[in-house]
Amino acid sequence: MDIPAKYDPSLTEDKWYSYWLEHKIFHSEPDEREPYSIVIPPPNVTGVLHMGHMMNNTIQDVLIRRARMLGKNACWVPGTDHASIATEAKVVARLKEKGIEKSSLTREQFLEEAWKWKEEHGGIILKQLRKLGASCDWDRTRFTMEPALSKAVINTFVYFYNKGLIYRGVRMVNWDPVGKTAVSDEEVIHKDTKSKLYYLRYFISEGGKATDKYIVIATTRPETIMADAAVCINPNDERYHWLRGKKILIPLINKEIPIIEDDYVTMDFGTGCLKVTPAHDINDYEIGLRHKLPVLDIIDDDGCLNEKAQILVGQERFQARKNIVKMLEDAGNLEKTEDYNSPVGHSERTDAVIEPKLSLQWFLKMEDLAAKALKSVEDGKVRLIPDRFTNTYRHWMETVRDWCISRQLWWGQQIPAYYTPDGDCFVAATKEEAFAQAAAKNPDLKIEDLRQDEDVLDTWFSSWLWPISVFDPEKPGFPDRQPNRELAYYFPTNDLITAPDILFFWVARMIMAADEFEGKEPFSNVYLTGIVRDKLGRKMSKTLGNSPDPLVLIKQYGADAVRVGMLLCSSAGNDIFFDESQVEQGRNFCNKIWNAFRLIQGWEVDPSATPSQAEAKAVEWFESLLNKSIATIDDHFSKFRISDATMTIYKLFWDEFCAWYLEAVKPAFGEKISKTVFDKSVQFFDSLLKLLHPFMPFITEELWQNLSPRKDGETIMRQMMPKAGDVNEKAIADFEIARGCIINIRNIRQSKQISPKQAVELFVKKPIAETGALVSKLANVSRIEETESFDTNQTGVNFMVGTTEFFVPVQVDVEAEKAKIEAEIKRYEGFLTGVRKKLSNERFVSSAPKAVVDLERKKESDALEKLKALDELLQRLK
RNA sequence: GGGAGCUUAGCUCAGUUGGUUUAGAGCAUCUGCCUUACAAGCAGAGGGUCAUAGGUUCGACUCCUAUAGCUCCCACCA
Repeated sequence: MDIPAKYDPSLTEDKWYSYWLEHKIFHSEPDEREPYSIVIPPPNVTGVLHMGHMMNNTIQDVLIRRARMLGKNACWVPGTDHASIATEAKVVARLKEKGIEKSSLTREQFLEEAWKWKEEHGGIILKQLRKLGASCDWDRTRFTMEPALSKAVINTFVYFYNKGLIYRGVRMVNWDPVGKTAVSDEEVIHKDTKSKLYYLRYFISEGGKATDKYIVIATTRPETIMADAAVCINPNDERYHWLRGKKILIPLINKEIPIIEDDYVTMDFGTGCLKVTPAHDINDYEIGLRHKLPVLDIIDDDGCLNEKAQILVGQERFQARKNIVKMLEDAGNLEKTEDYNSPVGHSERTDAVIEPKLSLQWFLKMEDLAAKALKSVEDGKVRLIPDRFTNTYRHWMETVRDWCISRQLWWGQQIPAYYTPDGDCFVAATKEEAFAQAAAKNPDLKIEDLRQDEDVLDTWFSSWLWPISVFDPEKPGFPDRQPNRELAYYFPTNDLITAPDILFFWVARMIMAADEFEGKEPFSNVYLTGIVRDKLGRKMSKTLGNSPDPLVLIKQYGADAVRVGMLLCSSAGNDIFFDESQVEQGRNFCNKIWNAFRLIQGWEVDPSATPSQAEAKAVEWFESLLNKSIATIDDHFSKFRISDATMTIYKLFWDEFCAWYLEAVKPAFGEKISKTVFDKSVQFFDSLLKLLHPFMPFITEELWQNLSPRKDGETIMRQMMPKAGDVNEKAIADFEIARGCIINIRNIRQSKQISPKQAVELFVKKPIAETGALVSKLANVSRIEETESFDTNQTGVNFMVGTTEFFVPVQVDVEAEKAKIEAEIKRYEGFLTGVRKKLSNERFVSSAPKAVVDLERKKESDALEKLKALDELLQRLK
């Protein structure tokens, strides 16, 4: 059979993915096996696949495929998130392209457009995941705004409202003037921004008229002075005691405001005087509350000044700032300006500068929920990987403020609060239920009189239910209701793989919701991936558009190559600097596997031949090495060291299986292989394919299908992962000796010297007899003779290549060699005293885990053995 | 301003409660090879005072202290 020398992914990937779908290999439903479930972090419904998704979903797929092959009932639930603000912004932008303003549409018309957009673009990302080989159970695909899940959200709202945890209140919120919505504290990104500190003169008033006395106040926001309600000084600041009881005039508009005193003001910052603008600064708002100051809001929802400002009406806030500085300067109120760096809040979604704004919003009380969610992590019921995130997590949970859950958008679940014309508010899952409540209070009311709250809920208010609602959408909001079969079986899920930047947005809140409704943690392990960055160190993201198109990469190198490339360079929590050479490495690896297969399948079998001594030795060795590696891989997985697991199998296949095992058993040109060795080789290759499969699903399926005859519907995905068997350490050690000999002979052939120590260890001390056959085969040497004794003149190794006899002299500087060995002996003796000291410590022996103590004991005996060997060597040299 | 983390070969990173590593891997580099599985390959080689300075120890990449640089998170100083 002719197989091309290069692996071509385009011939295998679509074929096998269709095959898996056709045979419903991804399908999952509860049965008697042990469940293993993962819910996908739902990507934005209108998003496209970027490198972060690749990373994330590759890891999930590795875990789920592995679990499946370990015999578990593996269930990976896919889906998308409606991402209210991001999606709404996209829809608004698209309408704008068509010349339609959002404000000209009704809510219903807008939503129709949005759904249309969702139908067109939604789910593209899920299709892209198939190219990657993601083995999601597509039958379970969910969308956070599908009717059932929306209902879960509404029920949850009603539940928390009835529990008294949801309230409506006027609060200073983070207002996004571009998105025209409030955003939560977590959605505000503080960036250091260059701005100016303006020093303004406020004149003292006497009967409403300006005197010539003034004070200087520093501000970064001169456009808000019209909303000033007071000027505040520190009560201990003697410089300003003369101001007590005086009134002051706001520049330009000459409005009289009082002087107040509050500890909040820092005496040594700025001028020690603070203008208090309750409507436009969160701290000022709090000072205002303390001193009962009036609140004057001069900035509208779109960030423009309104008529209450009296001047600059209608101007955009930054334009107004520019203009008012000029006006203040002309009026003689501007003393000086200084450059100033200050953190300015920006909206995560629109990047607009956040405007602190007073508004009526819905909040969820967080204190108790956060305390419980913190406990879950601190008690280890939810393990964060890497665990250093626990600190960050704790800090956030301890300082969390109430969650502003309302958004002034249309795309999302509309808040189920209904108002009567009198302003009474009733919260219920449906309008009818709300009406029933309202009618009980006011019998004259008609259902048409009820008006539903215009706002929708924060997206995270739906995604925090995700691990529950994907299985049983009826459940959220009803802690006492029996879970359905799916939820009872697959919940709690096992592992969650996500990026650290949504640890608080999402992970923490899922823990809260699960605790509230299920009384359990929603998952046991949270693997936090690194953030994929470009070469400039920038985060790869959809908004920046600096991500290479993963689909192009897949097309160019193959999905398996891309997966391996990502996995090799990723360790939990560390940022990943993406480089295409890693993908190239993955592709080369595919080719290596492909060619190993070509070799094996090209062998001709001789059923009557018996394995040579060299072959037998190689088989014995590789069997043990394989078992040992399986144990190593299992260990790496148990610690979520995915890249180490990948590297282990990579090296096992390439460096050991291909470079040594296959070379050792490969028949000479024109010769046949014994059946025993052939069968063993096929068996090894089969095991290796299974071990590789979670990482490289396509090529392994292709080769596995061709390795032996398979029935239709059979798949490597359903095979059992090889288990770690017995390890014959001696076989491994023997092979190492042979390997050392071979490498040295190769070196000698390149007329290079080997070191005396190597000569001593490899040719003299060790028993060549056992591995001689291997050495002569792999080094193509017919005879090796060792030299027993050392003297400074005649020491070396005899060996034959073909008919030529070589004698390689090994110059031994006995004194230097002795000194080296003695130094080593000294080191071991020190080591031994240390270990013995430890072992004689009662407390250590009784308190440390048994395995640790055993390890110390082993160290002791090993060191003793080594010392004995060194001593022997030393004697020999003498 | 507070907190967390990082600093090991040209690059990306391991280094598992201090000892069998006088420092490891992959990639990249250099040298020699188109040897009938694979040049997307094979055989070799070079390359690090483990950020810096002290300390603890028989022994420190590993623990402690200080310093420098970087990253992230949190934060209301106008």
